[in-house]
Amino acid sequence: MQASGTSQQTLQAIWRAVRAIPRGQVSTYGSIARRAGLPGRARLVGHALKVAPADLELPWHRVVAAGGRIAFPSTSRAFVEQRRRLREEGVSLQRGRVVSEANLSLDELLWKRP
DNA sequence: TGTATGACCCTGA
DNA sequence: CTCAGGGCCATAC
Repeated sequence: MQASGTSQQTLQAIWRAVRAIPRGQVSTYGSIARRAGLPGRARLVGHALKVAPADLELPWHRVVAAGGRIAFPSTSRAFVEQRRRLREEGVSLQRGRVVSEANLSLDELLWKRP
């Protein structure tokens, strides 16, 4: 087997960070990237989630874009599904956006721009 | 090998 | 709020 572009190690670091988001809380792509030791690589987080094996059962719905926005088009199935799952965990949303700042995970607040 | 695309982010106008 | 522009870079074609 040949290690393709993104090493499994890198992908796993991202998956680990996503798995660490507590229920009822959300984090952002950028924040996850930093937590995984990959600052500035938010895009890779999106990719890692896309290719994540389903059996990992990652809480992908807890990952939103900057500002609490859901990253999918509001008309997509994924959008609806993510919104449903978040509400089910008690996260309030409005116009595709997580409402309360308090709902952003703690590390997101701590890592706020230096 | 080069170009296009994308589950992103940030700053500035 | 929108838009443009720069950064990031793995994949797909």
